[in-house]
Amino acid sequence: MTERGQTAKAEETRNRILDGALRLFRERGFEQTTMRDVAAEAGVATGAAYYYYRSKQDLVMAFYLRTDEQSREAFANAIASSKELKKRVRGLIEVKFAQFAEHRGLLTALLKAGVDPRDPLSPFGEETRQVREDNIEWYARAIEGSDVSVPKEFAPHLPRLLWMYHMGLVYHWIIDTSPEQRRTMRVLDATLELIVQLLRISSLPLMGPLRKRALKVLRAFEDD
Amino acid sequence: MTERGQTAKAEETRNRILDGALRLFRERGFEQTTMRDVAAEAGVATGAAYYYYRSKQDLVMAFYLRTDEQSREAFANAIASSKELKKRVRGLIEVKFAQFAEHRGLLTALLKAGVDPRDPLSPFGEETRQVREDNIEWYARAIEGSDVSVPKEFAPHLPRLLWMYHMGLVYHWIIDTSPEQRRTMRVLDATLELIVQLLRISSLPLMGPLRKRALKVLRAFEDD
DNA sequence: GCGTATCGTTGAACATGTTCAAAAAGCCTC
DNA sequence: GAGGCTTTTTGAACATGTTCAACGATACGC
Repeated sequence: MTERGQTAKAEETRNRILDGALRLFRERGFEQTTMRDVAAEAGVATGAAYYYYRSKQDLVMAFYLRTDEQSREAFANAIASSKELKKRVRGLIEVKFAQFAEHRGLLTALLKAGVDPRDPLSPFGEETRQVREDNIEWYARAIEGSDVSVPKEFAPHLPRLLWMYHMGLVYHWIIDTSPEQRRTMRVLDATLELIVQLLRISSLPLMGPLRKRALKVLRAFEDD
Repeated sequence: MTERGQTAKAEETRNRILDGALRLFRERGFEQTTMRDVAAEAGVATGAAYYYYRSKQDLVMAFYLRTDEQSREAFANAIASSKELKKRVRGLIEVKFAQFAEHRGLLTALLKAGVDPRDPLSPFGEETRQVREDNIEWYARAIEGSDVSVPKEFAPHLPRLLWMYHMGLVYHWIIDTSPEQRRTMRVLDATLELIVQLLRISSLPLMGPLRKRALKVLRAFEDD
């Protein structure tokens, strides 16, 4: 688990800082917590926090990465639990929600940094490529052997599309102020039905022209 | 034009601050420009900038609102120029792009604040309701009397949907690093074709179930 | 064990967005 | 034009994310 040549003690300090930070974030909120608080909570000097984390948001990113790592099993279960694509995707997304439930508001901090594509923490940037591709892989697995057959031309795009869809839902969930985020759940159900329905009918011969246009959209996104 | 009981001189100072700020933002970028710079450029003390603008991002918002006001005519022209929905929507979006061309990067500052729904500058918040509804109105006008007929159930939703679509494109345009934002233009063309095609076939009887599911999605977004 | 390079830690200094109490300038009434 | 109210302006103070030079500890080659 130790990444570079750092000692076990350092690794422990790193974790202590993160854990303390998360507690403070949860108790008072991200903005209300100062980096001096974070350092004090971990019993180190202010500068130490910056030795281990590049920025305040980087703490959130570390939290994100940690939970992501811890959820492999839950992801696998979500996929193993059913052959229905709808249920699988729903499962994957619900795992994400469950993980972040305690820190729902915290992710806005990541988003704020993330909308700027120059920011290293952007979900579309180079630095997050690995997590992103890993996550997309889960959607590939969800599709594989599921109850919907995907037109050949779409197959290479669908996992990434579902990942984008999931990102959109997570954003909706974060800003959802309805009680218990019911609205997000409603949207999740309704959109999943629509998506699966679209996939189902997309193979019909009648849908040829539509398929062609949809593919054109997908290709337009590719770099040239 | 003067909004409250302020003098013409104050109004002029307000504009001088904004104009100077925009020049600095354009020349050095948003982050590289300090509020002290902005104030100095306008020949006032630092605090004065905060008398007229709530925050640094508020300057960008003022710029946004200003260009939005100035573009009514261009919007009207875009709609008058054709009966084709595709061309009209394209026209509306191109007006936006043209307005912001000089300050493309600047809008990321607004987005950063905007992803947080608690922020007053959020495009989905209460404070921006007026501009938002005004903008949505333009899409309503674009649909009215155009070459596509919209199923009755969708009619009340479509303007807002197109506005959301336009927001997505603007975001894509902002972060688009391809030369001259060609990729955005490709995506714009391809998605517009798809949208219009979808609208065209949505009236077919065969599409009944799909229409129903799409409507369910729209309703899921509504508050209960 | 000793010297040295790397790792870890410190806390003050810095940069900059923002606030605020106080003063100045306008304006209005008498 | 004196007094008082509102608007505008000021610049220092504040808060806080971040940097940095210096110092201490640790491991490693010899």
